[in-house]
Amino acid sequence: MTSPSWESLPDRLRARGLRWTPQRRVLVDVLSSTRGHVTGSELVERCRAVDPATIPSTVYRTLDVLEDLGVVRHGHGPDGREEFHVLPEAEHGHLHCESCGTSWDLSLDDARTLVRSLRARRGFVVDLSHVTIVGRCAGCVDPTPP
Amino acid sequence: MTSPSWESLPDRLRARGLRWTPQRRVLVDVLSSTRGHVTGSELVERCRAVDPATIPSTVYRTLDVLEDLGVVRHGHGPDGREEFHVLPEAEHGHLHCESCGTSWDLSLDDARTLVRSLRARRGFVVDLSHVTIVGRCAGCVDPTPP
DNA sequence: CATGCTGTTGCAACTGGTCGCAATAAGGGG
DNA sequence: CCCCTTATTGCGACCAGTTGCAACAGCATG
Repeated sequence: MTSPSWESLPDRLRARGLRWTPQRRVLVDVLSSTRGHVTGSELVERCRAVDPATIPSTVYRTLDVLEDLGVVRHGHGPDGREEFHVLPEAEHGHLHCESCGTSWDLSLDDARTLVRSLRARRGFVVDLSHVTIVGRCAGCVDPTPP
Repeated sequence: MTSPSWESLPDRLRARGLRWTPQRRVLVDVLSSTRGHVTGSELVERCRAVDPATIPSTVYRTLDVLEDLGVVRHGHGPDGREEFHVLPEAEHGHLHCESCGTSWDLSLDDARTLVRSLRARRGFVVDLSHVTIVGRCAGCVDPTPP
């Protein structure tokens, strides 16, 4: 259940001249029991539940470090707020209906044609996990009455 | 140069029971001389240049109203900050390189396959102007030395 | 032109997140 | 096991944007 990379994290940090601190341990504990996506402030809250002395800026800075290490990835929800994915996880983006507010995962498969055509036409490599596509879902576009 | 809808705005507001106020006139003046995209805070600044008494919340609330009227549209930049497009304008999204920070327009044509496949497979209608695709541009993926 | 309904403003407090800086502490070397 | 370098923390200020509320002011009506 736990990704094998959690145990090696302290060493991976040290190998880069970075440090393993109690504050980082708290955040990593929280992340290791997280599935799917969380917002930054949710992570701050969960860390505070473990250690009430948790400071937000420390959490955000640690998240930056963990992103460098490839442990998490961040994107932005439809309202522009930060969303974090814990890796490894199938890379995917999000589909958000601006009418009813529901969200769905957007698999690499769904986005394949976009990813391919941008690579072919512009040499641009899409970071799908950073993407939220906004629009209106089937139910909201065509509200067939019951 | 000026979109014909600007003059009719006061009446369009009144027709909905809304009001035409000095504060709204300032923002609309600013918008009418804006091309491309602007962030919310840029608009606040430009309004303040016209009327130093401008209050941010008034600007943001007016932008909401104008979005309802279809005069502007908002999306989020790669950092999650708000970006406004003044309409009418070809609907387009944005492509942002997370490595060098450059942005490009993403035309409806570029995104055609994505838009089509989401509509076909899920009935989801994409609001392209809300979308910023993040990744790495050709130059950053393959830094061919000179 | 005076009246009143209600949309709008200004303000202040608050949320999510970032930044600079002085003090602290991790952890490699002697 | 202590020392020293320097990464990291805590803190306070700040930026972008939102929200609740009392006071204000469009504008339709009479």
